[in-house]
Amino acid sequence: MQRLEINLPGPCASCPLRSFAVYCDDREGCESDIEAMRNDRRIYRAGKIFYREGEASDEVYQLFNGWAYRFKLLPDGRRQILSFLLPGDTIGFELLNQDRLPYSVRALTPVSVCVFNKDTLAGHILQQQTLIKRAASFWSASSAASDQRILDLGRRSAYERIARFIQDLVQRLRARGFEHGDSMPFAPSQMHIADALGLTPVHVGRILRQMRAGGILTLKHGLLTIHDPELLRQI
Amino acid sequence: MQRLEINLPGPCASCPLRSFAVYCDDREGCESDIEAMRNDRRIYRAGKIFYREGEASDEVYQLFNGWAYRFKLLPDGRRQILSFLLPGDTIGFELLNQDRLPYSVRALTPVSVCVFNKDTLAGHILQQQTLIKRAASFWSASSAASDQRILDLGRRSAYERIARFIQDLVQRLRARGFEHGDSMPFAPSQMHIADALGLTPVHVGRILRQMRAGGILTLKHGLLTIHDPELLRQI
DNA sequence: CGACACCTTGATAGTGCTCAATCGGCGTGG
DNA sequence: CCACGCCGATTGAGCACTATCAAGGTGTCG
Repeated sequence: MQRLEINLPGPCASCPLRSFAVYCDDREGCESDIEAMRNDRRIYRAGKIFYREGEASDEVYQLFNGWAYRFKLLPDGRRQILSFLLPGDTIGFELLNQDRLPYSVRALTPVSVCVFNKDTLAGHILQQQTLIKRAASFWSASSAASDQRILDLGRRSAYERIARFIQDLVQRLRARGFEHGDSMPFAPSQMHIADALGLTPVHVGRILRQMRAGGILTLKHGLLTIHDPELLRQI
Repeated sequence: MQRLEINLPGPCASCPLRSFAVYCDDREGCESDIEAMRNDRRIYRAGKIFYREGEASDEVYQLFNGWAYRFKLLPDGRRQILSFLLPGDTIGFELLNQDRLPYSVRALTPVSVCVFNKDTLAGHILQQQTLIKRAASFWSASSAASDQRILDLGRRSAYERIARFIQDLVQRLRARGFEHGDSMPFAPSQMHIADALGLTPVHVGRILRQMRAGGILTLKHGLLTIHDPELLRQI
């Protein structure tokens, strides 16, 4: 059987595309790993639903390209986006211990993903102390991110939330090398930002206009440009 | 060395006090385990700070008696309570993989806790598949709880939040056998509820009055009484 | 009895929502 | 190549939910 490895949050320094899943016969060269991984790669269009809250699935994914998001729906249609997933992020990792996911996942843009069988992956991870520890770090990190979002939603103004939200994504995008100058691709629409931060799209639009007017940042046509990182940090 | 075990969320059916940490030489009788555990028990007054966000600690606790809460503070004094901890809950479990905790923990009432050394505990857990799996379930569960809270804060009204908040605690209190008739002890003040749900104490008070007027529940002097569980569930 | 913490109530203000109309970009199909 | 339709962004007016400020009440504990 092939060696199969999944990168929880720690980046794989030797990979050209950092922090990616690798699916390989040997540990040595990450490039060949990525090549091998291609066997299990799939491409989906924007809007593809990976999981529906409460439904069972055997597959765990890792995002190779594009954006996705985890979300929950209320019976009356209200939506809360829990987090955005970027290339390198694992999708549905909780399936390793449970049959059902407590959230849904959807592609925000066209995406390509690597697919893993959850049982194979679980068996593999449980056999290696290193992987177990990385899994534990992964849990801690995602838990910490959720708690951070709780703080944002509970105790910060709309203005502060948006500033922090953008900063957070900027950091993650930068870590993946998506930054060109002071600009980077930014897929979420105002509606998505609103659903992530507990606001309405209209209000998000107004605040974004404020920030643009204040010379802080510009967000247009899927491109985010930071004009004044210092001002943004101060909020 | 003694056998040392910590119950992640699953209750230990044979224990008189369910879902408690056990610290024992043998697996058989849970009662003697609890007796043995007493060696490592400590009592603290309300307000005791177990962790301060960002500070290191070697100790992991499990709550034996009383209430505690996890929270975060903003520089300007705003506070967000992340979750409440009840008897049987583990405090600071993330310390098994990291040196610092991303939140603070404080006792809400007088409490008694069992103390574990994080390294001893980590070594012990990593050696047993069963414990690893239970730890994984624990992460998933707490992550799911955080996501649920994000949904509440982002997309539900104050009225809905409070109803859900109380229902959640009722369920947990009931699972631990704290229910007497339709009443149970309820330590959080309106201020704590407010800080947990991103509201002000004044507004929490008004909504609680509404609920009392509607014949749904009464919350007074640390005692919660549910008059109409069905109405509460419908919200 | 006083101090203190917590709850209650009232009046007022503000943040963010709702509703509605307009505009622009982009993909589709004729 | 242009018309159409759709989705997302923008703007305005008005309102609702929740916050803020302030005062008074009640219980508990030393």
